[in-house]
Amino acid sequence: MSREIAKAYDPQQIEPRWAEYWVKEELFKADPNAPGPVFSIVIPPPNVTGSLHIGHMLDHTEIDILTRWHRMRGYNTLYLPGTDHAGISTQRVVVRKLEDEEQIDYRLLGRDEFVKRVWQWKEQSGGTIQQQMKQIGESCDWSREKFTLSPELSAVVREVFVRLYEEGLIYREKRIVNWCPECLTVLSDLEVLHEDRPGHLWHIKYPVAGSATEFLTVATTRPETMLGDTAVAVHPEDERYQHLIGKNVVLPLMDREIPIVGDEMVAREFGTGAVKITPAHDPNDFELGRRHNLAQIDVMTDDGHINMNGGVYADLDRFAARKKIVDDLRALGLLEKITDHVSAIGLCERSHTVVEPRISTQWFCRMKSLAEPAIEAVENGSIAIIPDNRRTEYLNWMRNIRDWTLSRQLWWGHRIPVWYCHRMLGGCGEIIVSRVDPVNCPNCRNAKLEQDPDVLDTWFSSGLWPFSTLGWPEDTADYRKYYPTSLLITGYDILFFWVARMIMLGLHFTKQVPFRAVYLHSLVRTAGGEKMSKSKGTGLDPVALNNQYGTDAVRFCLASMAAPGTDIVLSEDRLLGARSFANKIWNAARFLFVNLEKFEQSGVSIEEIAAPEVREKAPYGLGGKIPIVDRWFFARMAETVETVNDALANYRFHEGAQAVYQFFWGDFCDWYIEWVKPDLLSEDRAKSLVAWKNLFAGFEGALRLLHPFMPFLTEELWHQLPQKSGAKSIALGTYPEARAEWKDAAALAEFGLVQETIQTLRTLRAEMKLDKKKVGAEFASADVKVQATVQANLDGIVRLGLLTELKVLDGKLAEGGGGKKSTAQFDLRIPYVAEAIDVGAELARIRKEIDRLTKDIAGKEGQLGNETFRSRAPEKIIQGLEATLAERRVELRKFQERVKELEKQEEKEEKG
RNA sequence: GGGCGAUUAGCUCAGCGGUUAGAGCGCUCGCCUCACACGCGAGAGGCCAAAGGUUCAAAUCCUUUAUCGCCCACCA
Repeated sequence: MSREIAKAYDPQQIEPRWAEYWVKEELFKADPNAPGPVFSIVIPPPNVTGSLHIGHMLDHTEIDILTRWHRMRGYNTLYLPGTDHAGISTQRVVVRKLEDEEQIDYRLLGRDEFVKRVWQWKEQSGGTIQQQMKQIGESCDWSREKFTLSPELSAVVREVFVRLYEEGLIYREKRIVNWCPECLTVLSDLEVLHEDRPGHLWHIKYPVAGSATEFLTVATTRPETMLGDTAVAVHPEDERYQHLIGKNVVLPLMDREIPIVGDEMVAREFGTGAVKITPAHDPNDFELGRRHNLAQIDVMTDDGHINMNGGVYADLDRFAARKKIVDDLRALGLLEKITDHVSAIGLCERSHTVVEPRISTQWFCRMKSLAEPAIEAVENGSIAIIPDNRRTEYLNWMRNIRDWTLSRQLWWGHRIPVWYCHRMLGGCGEIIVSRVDPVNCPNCRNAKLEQDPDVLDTWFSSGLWPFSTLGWPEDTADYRKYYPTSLLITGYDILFFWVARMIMLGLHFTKQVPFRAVYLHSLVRTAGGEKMSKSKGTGLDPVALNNQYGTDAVRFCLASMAAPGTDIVLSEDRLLGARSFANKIWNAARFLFVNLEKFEQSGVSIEEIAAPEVREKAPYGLGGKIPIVDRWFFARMAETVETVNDALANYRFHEGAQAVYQFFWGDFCDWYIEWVKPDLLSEDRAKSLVAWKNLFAGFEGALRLLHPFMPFLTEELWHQLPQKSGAKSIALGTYPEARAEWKDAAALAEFGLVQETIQTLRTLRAEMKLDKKKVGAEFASADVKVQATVQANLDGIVRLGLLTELKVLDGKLAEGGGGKKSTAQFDLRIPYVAEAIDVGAELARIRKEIDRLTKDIAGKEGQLGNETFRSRAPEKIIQGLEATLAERRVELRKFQERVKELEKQEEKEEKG
């Protein structure tokens, strides 16, 4: 049989094939009736109209690693994919598209037509995410794919809205909200970014009514809002202004008399101690206005211009108005001064437009009572939030939670299920909140009902995601089996937007936690440390990266850098390193297959190697004796499995990645393959058969170990293994276990000694500049066990140390020249070409070593001589230290002897 | 104004009480060894930001400081 394996690793050749295969074969379709413990995870739904960015790639890599890992360990696994309609983002995209491509103002298009256009756009580009996810081979169940704005999930949204309304948690109220004049909608507090910007404090003189000379000077950062002033406030105990309380001032430019009120809200030390009050444009002023029964004058239009209430300033853009007002005040002599002032300015998360605080009637959700159980669940550990500092962040935010602005003045989203029976339409004023569209008013039978024009915040439907996608409120099989979900993995940037709300809504409606744990991963940043952003052009396109380096390499790279708690700065170096690793795996496989063909050509049936039980019985022995290298290798496998399992169980992806990297490259390629090479083609058939069996069992295990990290490559190679032909997927195989019979401390120590011997020889060779020349060498040790181990592995040591022969001596090396090296356990000498040694360089090197050792020994002696240390430190530490000290002393002695020898040699050379 | 994180080899980062502080890349030297030059072998390179403290023992815990970054916050 012949296996096809290309000379160079080319991910493009293999990835698309398996990506398609996995989807077509529905390999990852979940079955609620299947056995095994449950591992379920829902995707953080990406925005439907977008494309994957590198942050998603990280998200999905971590999710997929854990999903594949659990699946291979026998879990009943569900990874549920889907997308979010992303109200404001998507609407913005389509609005812009209409402007750019068709020069149409969406408002002129009308609601129905616009929404139709968005759906069209969604159909057209909405498949991008799914396409990309399939392309990068995520092991999700496509038959369960969901969309937040589908009829199915929209019904859940209505159900939840109506229930919350009926419970009195949703209400409609007029208050100060964050308004984005660019997106033309209200925003929740979370959607407003704060940025410190240098600005000014304008000091404006308001003439006191009835006095020609007296002024009350106010200080403001937003002079244009004075058009809507309805009072000036001072602190009631402020001696400077006490006498003015109850009087009026004349509002400049508007010539309106407004009262001076006393209110404790005013901070006497800030500004002038007198505050202009604009109840329609500032939250504090709004509150104060209510206390003092002040009128609310909104002076702004939706798109940030001054409205009719602004008199002559009407129609001016808000910033133009500011400038003109300041100029006019200056002209009137009412501008006392301008001082510099840095203020935190609110910006729209989406458009980065300056947000306008503005009075408006909106739907809100009361959060306090929802937050309480959500705090409790995290405090008592029902939901684990990892890393720990995010847990604290969550709790702090939850404890200070404020009501959630639910309504949005958008057209793309879940329309609020509220109808008004307007009096002006002959109705009774009834408000109808309903799961189904009402045909007429239940109160007065009026059929001319008007539905609330607004839609819900996108995060409202996202907040239901873990249970809405599983069929709630129906008691479906999926819901019963997979809810609560096992885990949520997402970026910490949406902890409040999404995670917190899922916890609150989940607990409220399902009476269960939506997930048992939340792992918040780092963000991928640009080289400059900034958050990547597509609009700034600093984003990385994962698809381009995957094409360039291979999906497996990108996945591996991300995983290897994903240490909890710190952000990731992706570098080309690391990506190249990961690609090299993939190439290394590929070539290790090539080695196996190419040589296996040679083996087959020698007339041997590979049935034995291919037998399915090979894996279970490895490592095989020869005449009942397992070769040391195989014992060692499988012991390393067991160690690696334990490290990886432990790492993944604790979301330490980088540790898992590092462990498999080291195991495959260092242990498997550098040592194991190199060591068994001659055995594979040995004339001794029994010997070669054992070597082949162990090699294939080892490689097959390594592939399964690697599979969650690098699914494509491992799938491809696994199918080419002789013992695996015909099987469906490595992904459905089992994950390697750290089998008890593999653990072998003696083998680790023995082969470790062999490795150290070879490495010492190689170092010596390099120092002697022997290049490729084969030479004889001597090995000496006082320990008979050490001697025996080296003797038993002589062939390998001679081969990998590029020797002609190695003499194993009891005790010390014989007198004589040449290059020498010692460790605590043994001495090595290469007698050949003694003159090639750079005596000076070696002396310098050794003196440095002696220096270091002397200090080290002194330190240890000091510590061991310390009575407090001896009485307090654990026994293990003391014994370890003593053993190390003994070793160091031996090393030091050997170095000192060597120095004497070299000094003699140096003298001789100088004389000669 | 609060809170959090970072500061470790030339670069990017691990390690977070215990025995000569690690990796990848880069660098130096030697190798195209019949799987791989996306490679093999050998090396150089670090008073773990600074100062105090706790401890038998500190890169690791505590305090303060400095620099950088992030999040939260209705003082006009």
